[in-house]
Amino acid sequence: MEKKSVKAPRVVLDRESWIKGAVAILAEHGVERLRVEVLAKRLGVTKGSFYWHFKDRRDLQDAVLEFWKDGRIRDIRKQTQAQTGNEAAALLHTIEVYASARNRKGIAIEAAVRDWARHDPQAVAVVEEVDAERLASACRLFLACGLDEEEAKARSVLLYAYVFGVSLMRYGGFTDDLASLKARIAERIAR
Amino acid sequence: MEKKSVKAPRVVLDRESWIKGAVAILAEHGVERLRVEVLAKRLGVTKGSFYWHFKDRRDLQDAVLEFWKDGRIRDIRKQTQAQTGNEAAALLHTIEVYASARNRKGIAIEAAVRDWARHDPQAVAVVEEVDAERLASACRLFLACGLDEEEAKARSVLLYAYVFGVSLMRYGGFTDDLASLKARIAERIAR
DNA sequence: GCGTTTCCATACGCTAACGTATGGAATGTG
DNA sequence: CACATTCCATACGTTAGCGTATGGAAACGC
Repeated sequence: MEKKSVKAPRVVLDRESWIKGAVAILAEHGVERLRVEVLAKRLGVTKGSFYWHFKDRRDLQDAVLEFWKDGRIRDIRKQTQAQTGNEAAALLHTIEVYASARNRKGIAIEAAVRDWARHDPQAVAVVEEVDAERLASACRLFLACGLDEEEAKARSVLLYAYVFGVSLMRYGGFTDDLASLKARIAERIAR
Repeated sequence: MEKKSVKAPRVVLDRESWIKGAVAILAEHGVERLRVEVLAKRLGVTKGSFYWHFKDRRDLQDAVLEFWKDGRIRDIRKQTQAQTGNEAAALLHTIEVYASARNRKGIAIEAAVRDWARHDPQAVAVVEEVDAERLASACRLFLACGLDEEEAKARSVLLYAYVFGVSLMRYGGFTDDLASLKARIAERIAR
């Protein structure tokens, strides 16, 4: 009998599957609750598998950080290329991406990693790298819009501080027109 | 032998001592690592004491949230009173307080509570109340500065989103003049 | 086909932490 | 002084989670 027919192929997890699962848990519950046995159960295997792919829990965490860093930096580079000519729109788009509810998971991961960085040096290093890349990118855009060096830097920091901070706030009920509020803020940051 | 001489007076902890100790751990390590046995050890007692003052761990957490909320709201009210006449300065002062390194612990607590609110409904409720109070206060100041209602609201959200967000960023090395960078940002938010 | 490598399951020991039960010391009260 | 109340210590049972050891099954190499 050919093996291809009824029998499901053996489920084999590679390192990346574990990392992606870990990122999901990270987004939902934070690093502190990223536990190997819980993750294993979610992936349908036991921790025996985990300890074949990873030295220990810390090894997984480091891999998650690297994975996240690489993804973010890739994103930034990709964005940077596709936006020559419409720099102002690109800035507004960046703000909108983070303010929008359609990027839920990305924002959750972002928040989780930044909270992580409040206690872990490795996470601090990764956040630093990503921030540097993002700030440099935003800064280029602001410069292209005609701002001077100092002002461009200030606006870049303001932009990212805002998008990260606003995701931690609860201002439901403060305004009745959320859209126009966000538009005004974006205007103030990027115009 | 009289008991007053060498023997230290019995250490008696009330509920508030526990809460304050809990807040300290919260600021340092986050809710997840706010453990009753660890806290007890830090306070020099055992958990036998803890379970006399509190029903369980959750009871302590709720008390911490209430304690924090009351403190924040008291602060806001106090600030609001003392600033009639110099509204513009008051706004800049608010920004500076959060950006400054001299308010380390306050910022740490703030971040910890907001991260907490990402997973706990009780924390969400408390953050909502505090944010509402703060936004209303900032909004009054902006109105006093001559801004219209909508713009005042937008600036208020921007202000607090920024101060919370900037505490989560690492932009060391992005600029060589941090002070002027912060000044430009404050200008953009509050002017 | 058969050994080797790859990947996973099972079982184990260990620690941190939760909550409970119970006793004991200090303090107040009559 | 007797006695109740207040506050804390000790001991216990229980669970979640880490990391290890070992065996077994599937896939691979020759």
